[in-house]
Amino acid sequence: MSNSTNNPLHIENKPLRERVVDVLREAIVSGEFKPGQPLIEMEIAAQLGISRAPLREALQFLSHEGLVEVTPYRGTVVKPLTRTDIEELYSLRCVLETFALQRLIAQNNPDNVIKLRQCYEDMLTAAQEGDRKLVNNIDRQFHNLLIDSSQHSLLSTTWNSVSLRVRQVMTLRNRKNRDITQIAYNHLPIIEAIAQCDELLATRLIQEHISSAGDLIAELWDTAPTEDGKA
Amino acid sequence: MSNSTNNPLHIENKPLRERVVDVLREAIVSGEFKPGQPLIEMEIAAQLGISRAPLREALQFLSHEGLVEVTPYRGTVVKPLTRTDIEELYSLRCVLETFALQRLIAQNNPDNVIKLRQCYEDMLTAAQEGDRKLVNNIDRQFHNLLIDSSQHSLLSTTWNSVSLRVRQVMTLRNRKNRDITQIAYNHLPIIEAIAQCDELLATRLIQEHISSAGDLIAELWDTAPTEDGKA
DNA sequence: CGATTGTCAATTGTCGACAATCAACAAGAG
DNA sequence: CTCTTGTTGATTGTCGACAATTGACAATCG
Repeated sequence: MSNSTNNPLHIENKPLRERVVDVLREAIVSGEFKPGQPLIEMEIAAQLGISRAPLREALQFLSHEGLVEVTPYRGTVVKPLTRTDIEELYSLRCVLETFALQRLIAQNNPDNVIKLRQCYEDMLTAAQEGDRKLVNNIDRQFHNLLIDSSQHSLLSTTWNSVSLRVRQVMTLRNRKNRDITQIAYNHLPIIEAIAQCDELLATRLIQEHISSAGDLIAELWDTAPTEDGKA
Repeated sequence: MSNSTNNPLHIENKPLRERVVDVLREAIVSGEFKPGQPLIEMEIAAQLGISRAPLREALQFLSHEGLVEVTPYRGTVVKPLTRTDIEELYSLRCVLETFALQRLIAQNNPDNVIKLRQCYEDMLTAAQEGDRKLVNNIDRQFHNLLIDSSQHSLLSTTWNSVSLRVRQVMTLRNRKNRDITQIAYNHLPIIEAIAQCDELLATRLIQEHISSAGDLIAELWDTAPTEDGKA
């Protein structure tokens, strides 16, 4: 998750396809492109002012992140999100985070706990200020930190695909009525369990933390897929 | 992995890029293309008698399966395999299979056990006939069956990337001196544990099964990366 | 009227040519 | 001699044009 360089006067020279990936990915996870929506190559290429070649390469890329679905000769659509998808997403997420947690605890590195605590403080502050969007961002940071700290690049890669779609789900179903302060509070016991190297407790907590969130979303998915209902 | 259709007189009409993916993937996991080897687009395109466009799309695809590494403006290489990579590969594999096993047992579907048993019988027969290659194939089938039976398409997708690279590792390091009959035998206790819905035993067994294999390979990796030593 | 077959427009797939980029090497200044 | 600064050749990135495929609809036949 620590991308790019820290040098401020370094100009990026990514190939077009990568910038296209970034743009489209953002459009999808932010809900601007809705699940099921067809992505017509000529249309999008024209919109972006580029040719179809780099766009197609970008679509290949996104299809492997699970964000779009490419059907030969038929076209590309933003991958539909069924209830089963969400259940699978959250259950796999749970497995991956549990694994990360176990490695984290095995490391027993105090720096990890410090960083997590800092993350928690930031989240709490944002929650108390009522900044829902910021809380969500920091929540993502928290879980990314968990994964990255586990020092497992293959896990990080795998996590990336999963978390992107989780983010998509959360955006489409942003329940504005939840108590964000409570959300922040929920993270503290996990950190404490890590600090005390209590693996059993930590894994139990994280599994509850994630499963409950997943179940909550999955339960209601088919009844009211999007917040505003527009396709 | 039950792909394609069962209709015998159905002719496939995959786009070129997909056939290219199949060819290159096979070349990589079979060890024909060695880790670190550069894949020069013009060269390969000419070799396959196609243009670069579908080849490039295929390379994008493979890069997400973790089989090649694309560096912008620098080119594509078969992804190098370090010892750390192998450790990560096997540790994640372990996590994924454990998860599959838990779901499998939760299902408690006798069909699964029947299929696994059949797989075991085939493996044993092949082992007794000394057909090492067939044993390896059936071993792969066994683990794929484990994953597929768990009814979790996201897990299957994730597994696919991991198992491909595992296969690559095993090909590059095919220890001809192991007792293949013993390899077959090792699978039986796992099946029995599943049949008896003993989750704890089953997970312990599969974790031993995989970790030991992984450690064995990782330990010696840097000292003698390939079987014949040629780059 | 129902089923089959032909046609067409929309879209994706593939290609060859040209532009942009990079690493390595050569040339020159200090 | 060493460091910097062109130059160059190989390779990847991008483009516009053309070919192939699909699904839907129209035409035809029984």
